[in-house]
Amino acid sequence: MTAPDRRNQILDAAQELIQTRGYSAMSFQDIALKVGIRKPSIVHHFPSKNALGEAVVRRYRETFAAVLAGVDADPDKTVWDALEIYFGPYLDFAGTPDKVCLCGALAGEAMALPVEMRHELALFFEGHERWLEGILRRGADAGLFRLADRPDKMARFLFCALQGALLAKRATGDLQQLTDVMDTIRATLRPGGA
Amino acid sequence: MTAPDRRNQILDAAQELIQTRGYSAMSFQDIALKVGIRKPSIVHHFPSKNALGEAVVRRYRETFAAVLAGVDADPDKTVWDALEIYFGPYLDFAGTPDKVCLCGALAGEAMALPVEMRHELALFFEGHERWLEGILRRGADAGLFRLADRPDKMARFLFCALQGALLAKRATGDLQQLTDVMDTIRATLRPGGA
DNA sequence: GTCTATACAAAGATAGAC
DNA sequence: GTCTATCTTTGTATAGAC
Repeated sequence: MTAPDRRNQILDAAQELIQTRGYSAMSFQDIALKVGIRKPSIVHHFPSKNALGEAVVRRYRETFAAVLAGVDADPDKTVWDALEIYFGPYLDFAGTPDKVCLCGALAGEAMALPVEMRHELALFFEGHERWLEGILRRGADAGLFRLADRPDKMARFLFCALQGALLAKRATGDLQQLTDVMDTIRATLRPGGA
Repeated sequence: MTAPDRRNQILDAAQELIQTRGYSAMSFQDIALKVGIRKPSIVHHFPSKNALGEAVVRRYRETFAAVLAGVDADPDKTVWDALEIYFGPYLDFAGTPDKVCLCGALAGEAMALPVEMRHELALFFEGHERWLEGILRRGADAGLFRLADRPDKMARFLFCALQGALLAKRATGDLQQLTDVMDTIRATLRPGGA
């Protein structure tokens, strides 16, 4: 809801570049070109590349968290609805030829990141797994999901599979890498299933 | 089985650096330091960074493929044995504080890689999924595995979950990110399961 | 096969004018 | 808030001696 001011334009450009090329391969020059300004103008908004990187991941994490909290708060949404909503961003990224989840991209180069970014990254992973765990638990209690293992472990399983699938989709160029995994997740959770 | 000659020392150093920091953040200087030589000596063995990167991924892929083919060829190995053998390298990497699968790391920065590396990457993903599919099919036919979906789709699901879990393990520092996923895979495949 | 020396480009960052 | 100009470091790569 923030206005498309310069600061957010820079964050948008940086996020897209990380999602496509990764953090190490992203430069101020690339961002400046995308936004239509010069390199030093970026430094005015973010004192260093590390500070910019941290801001990008934090914004991404918080935006995502707000959406998931909204799903939790909506009594009209079933656990199956929640699952499909959660699939949404993955499908959106997979709709492009070159994007993956910001944090999926960053996870591959974690040791090259400043500690602040690593911290944000860990919070993202843990937050998503905890949210999924809640959905799975609710679904199992209501008899809408059949779980082969504890909700927390199933949540890890599904989350890791989705992140991996998005990376596999881009690496192979095959959209089914993602949609197949989503199908299988549905089949695995369906109570009447095999 | 090749002798630890200079060429392989360079490949080893490059592979470890990619597994920890990623391709973009790896430099000839880092490799030279690890091997104990100077930068230009690397260029003598590999004419460019791209050529070195391609050689690293190809060697990794072929070495892995040979191991998996060996498992297939061994009549004493049950499908459950095969699965545990497949888990081995993931557990080895997760035993270090900073390593992930070479191709899991590269997948995050795919668009920053030369096309030859991207091609090798795709072959790696497809090869592993096809191998897993074979194991799952055999296991299902023998009544040793219970599959919630088609073998090819289940193979994708499990492979992506393992790659994602290794990335999650390093990002959070929590070894259970990987071991939980392996547990859940076993639980999901067990015929008597829930 | 390895070295010193160097070329050349691009990176992150700073100073100071406007 | 954005710019020009510049600094410093680091990157890949090349030339040529040993």
